[in-house]
Amino acid sequence: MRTESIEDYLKAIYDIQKEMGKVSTNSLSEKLNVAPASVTSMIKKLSLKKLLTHKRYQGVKLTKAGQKIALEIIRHHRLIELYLQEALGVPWDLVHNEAEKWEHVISEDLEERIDKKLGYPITDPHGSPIPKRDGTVIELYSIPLTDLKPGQTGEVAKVSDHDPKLLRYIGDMGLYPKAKVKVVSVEPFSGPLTINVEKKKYIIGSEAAQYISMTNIKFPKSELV
Amino acid sequence: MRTESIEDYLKAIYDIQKEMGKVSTNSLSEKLNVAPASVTSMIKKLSLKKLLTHKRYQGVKLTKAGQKIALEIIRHHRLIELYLQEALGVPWDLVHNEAEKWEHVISEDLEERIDKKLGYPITDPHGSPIPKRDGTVIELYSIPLTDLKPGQTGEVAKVSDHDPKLLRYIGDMGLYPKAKVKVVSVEPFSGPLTINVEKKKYIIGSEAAQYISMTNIKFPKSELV
DNA sequence: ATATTATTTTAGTTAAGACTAAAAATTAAA
DNA sequence: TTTAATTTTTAGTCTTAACTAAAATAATAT
Repeated sequence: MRTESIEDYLKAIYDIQKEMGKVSTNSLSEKLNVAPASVTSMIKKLSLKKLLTHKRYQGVKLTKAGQKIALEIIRHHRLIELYLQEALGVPWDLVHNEAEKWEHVISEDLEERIDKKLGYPITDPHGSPIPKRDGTVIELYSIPLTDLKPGQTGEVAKVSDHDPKLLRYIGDMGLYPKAKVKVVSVEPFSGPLTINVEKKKYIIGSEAAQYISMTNIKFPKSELV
Repeated sequence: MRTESIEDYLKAIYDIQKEMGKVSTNSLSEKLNVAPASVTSMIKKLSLKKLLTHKRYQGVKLTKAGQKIALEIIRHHRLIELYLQEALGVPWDLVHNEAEKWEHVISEDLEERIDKKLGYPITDPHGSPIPKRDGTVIELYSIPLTDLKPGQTGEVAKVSDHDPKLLRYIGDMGLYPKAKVKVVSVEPFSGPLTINVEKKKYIIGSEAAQYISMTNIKFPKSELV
């Protein structure tokens, strides 16, 4: 059987794999808010089902079958997020939590209808790619806002959706995907950044800036030394 | 806690109460597809939670608190059914199964948005009333199609949504809520009915006709003896 | 009024999936 | 290379919500 719990584990594994490469028992425990011992027993079960492989103390890796399920759930999640925003006007800091529940219960038929309604979109409201039905994921190249140097410009590629409060803060500055940003100055020792978002000036802490990924980075000619 | 299982029991109890008056252990067992013994233990639990009262061999009755939850879930269910049909074009024989899963996970906020989007509707695609947020239910008076006499006319009030196949059959004849129907003839001994649906002639078995509720019954003057 | 039948409840299991506490394995530090 | 710290696993419980088989209660029929 494919329980909600199993789907959550597979999704978490996929996410961590993408973010940090190695997927340890502890990282899963933290991400899923369950005790490490619980993770161990679930890993054992998923391994039996051939949804992942596991080497003690070296972490876990999804099999083809495991990845297929993970991507299906992530696809659901992101399509639903976008649909909630577009069709029902749910604010972007709330779509994540709603989608967390819906992703497990939506039928493939409905998924297809939503996908069509949205015109087969390629990213969700936070800029993350929506996997295709066949498992293709187009991950765009991007770097954290904190890596930009003063004078550089770029546009927001995606933002982390892990914390609604952070999203609201980010949204208030207009830092949505595709927003044009220019870094004016950066304080040393992980200090705040002064930035222009679509010409408007803001100051943002590096803590938050870390969660904003930028693409299309440029050094305006006029500022080249 | 308010688990999905508990919500399903409360909803089932409400439905049976409406349909048959008395809610026995066995009727619940059948409706929910679980063993009678399982029902007994759940009844015990719900009774402890003061969501229902129970007298041995006399059945079960929802308390105010229990009914409130039941109506909330039924409201979710019917709003979702209608939304799926209107906004996403899901055929009416499929909306029920989809809604069965969604009704448990939708937030009150989203419920409100959907309700608003639909213009605060009062019935679902099968003609069943959508309970208000405050627990009001406007149950319209209606009688089974099988109770009509030849010559009588009426309009479809609601149809049972328990079986997708039945719904497809009913839908193919155009027997949607509000459809105008005239009974031409009725064969004795629970035989088939010959009816006109919006001027088109059909023959329908009494088995199926039973599940169609009619309202606004009339005996056209011309046919009065 | 008693026997039969139908309904409901007890008693005891099972499967998921979580938990804690303690043990074991690995990695890092002295 | 021992010791210490970290990470992971075992072992044993708990809760939820199912199950079967058997017992008990109530309703019906003879």
